[in-house]
Amino acid sequence: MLSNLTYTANNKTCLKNPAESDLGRRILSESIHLMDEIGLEQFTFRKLANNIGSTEASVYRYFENKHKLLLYLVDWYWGWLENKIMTTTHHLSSPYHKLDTAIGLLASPISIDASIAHIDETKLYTIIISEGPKVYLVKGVDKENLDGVYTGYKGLCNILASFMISINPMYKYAHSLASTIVETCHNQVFFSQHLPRLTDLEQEDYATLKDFVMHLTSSTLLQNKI
Amino acid sequence: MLSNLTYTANNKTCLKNPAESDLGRRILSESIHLMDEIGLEQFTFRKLANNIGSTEASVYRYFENKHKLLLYLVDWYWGWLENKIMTTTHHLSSPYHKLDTAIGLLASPISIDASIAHIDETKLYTIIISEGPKVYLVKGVDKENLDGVYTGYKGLCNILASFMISINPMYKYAHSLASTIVETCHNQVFFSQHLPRLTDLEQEDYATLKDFVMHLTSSTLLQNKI
Amino acid sequence: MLSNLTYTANNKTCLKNPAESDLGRRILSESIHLMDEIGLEQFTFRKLANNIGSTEASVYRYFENKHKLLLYLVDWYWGWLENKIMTTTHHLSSPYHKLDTAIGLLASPISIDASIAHIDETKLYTIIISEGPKVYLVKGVDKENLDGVYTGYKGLCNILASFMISINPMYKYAHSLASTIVETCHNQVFFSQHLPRLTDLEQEDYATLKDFVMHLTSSTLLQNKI
Amino acid sequence: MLSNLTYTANNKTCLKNPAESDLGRRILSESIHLMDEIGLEQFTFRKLANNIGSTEASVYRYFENKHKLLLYLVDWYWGWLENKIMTTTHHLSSPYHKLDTAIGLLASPISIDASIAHIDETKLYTIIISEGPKVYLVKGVDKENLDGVYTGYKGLCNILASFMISINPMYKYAHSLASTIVETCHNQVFFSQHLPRLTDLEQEDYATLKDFVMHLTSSTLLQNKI
DNA sequence: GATGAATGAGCGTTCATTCAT
DNA sequence: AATGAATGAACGCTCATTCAT
Repeated sequence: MLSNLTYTANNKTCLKNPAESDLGRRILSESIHLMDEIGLEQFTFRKLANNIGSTEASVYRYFENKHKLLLYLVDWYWGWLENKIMTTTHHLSSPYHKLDTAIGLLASPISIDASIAHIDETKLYTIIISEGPKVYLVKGVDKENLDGVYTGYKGLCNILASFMISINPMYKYAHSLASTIVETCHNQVFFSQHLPRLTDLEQEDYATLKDFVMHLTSSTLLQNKI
Repeated sequence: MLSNLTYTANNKTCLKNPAESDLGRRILSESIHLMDEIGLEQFTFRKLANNIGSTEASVYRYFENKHKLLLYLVDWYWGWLENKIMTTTHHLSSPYHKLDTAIGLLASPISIDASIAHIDETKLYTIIISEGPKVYLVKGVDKENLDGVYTGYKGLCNILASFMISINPMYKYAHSLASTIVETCHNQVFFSQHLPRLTDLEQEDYATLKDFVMHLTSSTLLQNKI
Repeated sequence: MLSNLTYTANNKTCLKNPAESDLGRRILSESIHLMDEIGLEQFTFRKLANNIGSTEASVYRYFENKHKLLLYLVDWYWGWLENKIMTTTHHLSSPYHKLDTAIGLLASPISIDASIAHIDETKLYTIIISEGPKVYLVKGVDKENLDGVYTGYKGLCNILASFMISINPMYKYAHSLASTIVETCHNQVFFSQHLPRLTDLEQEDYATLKDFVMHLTSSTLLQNKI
Repeated sequence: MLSNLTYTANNKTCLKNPAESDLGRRILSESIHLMDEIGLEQFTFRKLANNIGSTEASVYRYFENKHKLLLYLVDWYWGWLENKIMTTTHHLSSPYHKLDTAIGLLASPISIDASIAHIDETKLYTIIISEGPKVYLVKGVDKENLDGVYTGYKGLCNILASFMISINPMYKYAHSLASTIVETCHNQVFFSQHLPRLTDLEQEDYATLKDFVMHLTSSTLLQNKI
């Protein structure tokens, strides 16, 4: 599905589009595999290069550093999600159903129809959950924000917020609620897998996760209406 | 206020209680200063030791590594917060008021009465917000969880959840909601400071932040009652 | 002034004459600019190629490495100087005046009549002074000497020595004195700019520099005569 | 001769005095050997560390980088030479004889009485000649000058200049002449070894070198007197 | 208990260079 | 002839850690 690749075209996270060359695609594919396996902290360009039978120097032609590579992956997710939400909700008339659909997408692994040969969707979802917040919880966040690397996240939140405002035009915190549900979906998946005492959800029970988040969202929006 | 130090006594995050020696207190004090200044990624025991006029070897007598040191600081926060919530809500009869009070504490910098000479509360709150999630978003989370290093967080959530259940005994997701509001409070502060398009809140407007989170929480709990 | 280019035609310092192509001239021009700006140590073909919007591979078609490129520039200077001395002193009958003229040329920036579009004479003189000795103060000096890359310097010294011998046929160290005054001119300019305690000369006071060197030279030659 | 070590005590070229520890002395000793063998450009801390059976990290405790290490060696030479000149000329009444003695020291390898176990004087003299100018022919010269790393050279020139002024108080360029003869001594040795066409001196004929330089110096000083 | 010295390991980066187009 | 992609090799440096005092 080549169209997916356009999500990240011309972005600031890479020096050279990895989707456009064989080596680039191997870098993406193995990055996802390796980062999922050992985590961002232990992930290095050396290990990555070794695993794909290439060299660090070659990886550096695509990405400035591992932080930018993670940003590329997370940005790909934001782009995919926004696109998916748009196409999936396009035909729906009710903003409530649109929001419901969007939360359903947020609260479950990247669906299989996003299939691209070099991207393992399940592992990417794990990375989004475990490493995602690290793309902005860094000292360079303000500088990177100016470079526009978080526009994907903002776009995603804007869409969610627009649905919320359609449901309740009086609600004042639509953007905060939008970012909250994005983070909450990911966080609760993590907690259910690793720190179950911080959640009531069972591992991989995405239906219940959606129920929790959807209830939270609709209660907040509707309560306010009154 | 020496009693505060008991929050972290005998925990698994340090090899030797830093609160009990002069060097230990200098380590804590400078850690907070330095981590706030340069961020966890750039923070090293070498820089820390240099700044306090000591050596890496000496720091290693207190903490195994920088991750454990961060855990100590975050755990101190969890302990302080739990303690603060308990003492502040003790005299309140209404669980709604208790929850309201707790969220007020979560959604603002560590109050000045927590004052301990070697801890800069404002900087510590910044660290909790910017580096906090990194204590569990690591590959070793399951192993560390077995060591009981996250009991502070769990205790905090349990208290919040108990308030929620008092308000609405039928609500099924009290723990998830509890961890959600903890994370949301911190996240929204970060967004208001660095990524304003992801929030509707103004920087340092803790009253509105509390309003947002409290509304979210109460809507969710009460809606469900019906 | 194309005739100038013949100084370096067919020499051993380049693989392909850079003066004969547009890219080659851009390489020369930017080399001078960049080497003057960042110094030989920090100068790389990558930076050079980036600055002229070309690639390292292209630069390699002209020069084997940065040392050879420096040698080309220095050799150009030696050639230009020899040529300049010859044409300027041609009509003079007194060897003393010839030497005086030659030292005047050595002890001042490359004159403007050497003007070639792609060569910034002021910057090149700075390079000669700051980086010049590095062309021979290397382990490969003996090997490179066999390749004849220093013939320009030798030719220059021979001319100076011939003037000296005309002045005083009994003087035994004409070649040593010749190379000494070449090095001294450059060295004293450097010291006047960067280490003033090692000289009595003021920065950019080329007249006094010439006075110092000319006095040194004539004293040495004439004293010996007696 | 431990007193020699005081030449470099408390200087800015090293992080930790290498003369005071066994490892430090091995670093000095092997640095001289290796730099003489392969030249400054090929010299790396890795090769040095390998040769002494230690690690780069250990070398970095003594010297910031190879440039600083070279500076240490050159500075040691300047200090030794100044000291040697002072003690050797102390009893002489004639400034002419003092200058003659000083030039004799400049124009020959470091004498054996400077013997320190970890310093090979012959190789160090070769390094001074071949690599010496590189300590100041760098972009950072002005910054380093402010740090006082060239005071040794200035002190040496001051002494030579003071002798010159005693000989001829009217001579205006004593400092320039002093730095010229220092550089010339070294340069002519290099030329005699590697580029004989630039000199009239035979390799290792230090007596003739001294004759050339002494004649140059005295002619210049005395001519001016008249 | 705290320190100073030393080290093993490996990271991030860059360089010079080659090859295919 | 000039370029773009890729690579092998090594550099400079820092980190976490250990050991002896």
